[in-house]
Amino acid sequence: MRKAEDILALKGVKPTAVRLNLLEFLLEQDKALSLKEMEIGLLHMDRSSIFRSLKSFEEYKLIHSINDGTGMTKYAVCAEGCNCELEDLHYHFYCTSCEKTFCLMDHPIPSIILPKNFKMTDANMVIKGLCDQCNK
Amino acid sequence: MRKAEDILALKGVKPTAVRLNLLEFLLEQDKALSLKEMEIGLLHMDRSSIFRSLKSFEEYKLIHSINDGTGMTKYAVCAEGCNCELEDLHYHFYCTSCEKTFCLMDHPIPSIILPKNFKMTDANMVIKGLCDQCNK
DNA sequence: CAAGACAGTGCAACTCGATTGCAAAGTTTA
DNA sequence: TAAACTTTGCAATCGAGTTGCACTGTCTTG
Repeated sequence: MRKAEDILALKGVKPTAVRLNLLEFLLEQDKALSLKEMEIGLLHMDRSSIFRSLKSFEEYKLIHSINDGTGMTKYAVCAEGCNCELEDLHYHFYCTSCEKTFCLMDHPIPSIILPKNFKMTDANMVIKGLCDQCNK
Repeated sequence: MRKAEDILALKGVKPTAVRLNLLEFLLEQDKALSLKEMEIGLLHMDRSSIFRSLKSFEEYKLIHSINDGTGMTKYAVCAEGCNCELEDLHYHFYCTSCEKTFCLMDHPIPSIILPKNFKMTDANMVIKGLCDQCNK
């Protein structure tokens, strides 16, 4: 497991107490979390402090946000070596049963054919269905 | 151009004045619209009436909704023959310059390889970038 | 080390898209 | 036609996201 402190140092983000706690919490997860879930998981921490830390993390490309259609933005720590470029894009999977949102890091996005002269700079790809734990 | 009346009849939705006006308006568009844009385009019509008509339309599979990451759900009329099944899924394109959201009907989603035992039932795929009009 | 400058935090308030309660109006049914 | 049901319009509410502001902690510079 990568250490929060190292990641902050690597990305050039000042390691405050809030940021360290938040990033450590995010690193423990096996799914993407909403702001509300972080509030609940980090009881002593203020919502807007979490929110602003998330914005910083996003700006410095430590985490990426996912719009999974639930109405709540989810956040997940970027994989090692990710620079949030086009080639780092990956599918996300939202399980409609357990309501977890996962990064499908090992299943890259096939090349997408666009209409003539359209240019892709970003994408939000969410597949919905049942995850392996719920599809039984 | 398909007629609103015919579509409502085909899908078994009672053709009220609000629904006819709304569907006609949607059929004129070359992009997916937000609730707010419909309110502006249909000045005399109440927001919650539009909202509830959209919900009915979605339920009866006349239209589909798109979560393009702008924070406003967009709606577009389904193509002829669409049953909102997996095979009717398509990419959407959000142009960050003109802020239009398009259905890419002619560019089908390639088959997506999922982790073992994951089952796909739906998807929200949004590509962001510049459309042909803005990419000059 | 001290003073000022700056960044980060916590609280409360606010924004805005989405949604709902309710009564009036319209439509269908018996 | 009257009762039952559906649709509509208005106003109120909800909730995620965001921001203003004062306080605190940290850094910089003399």
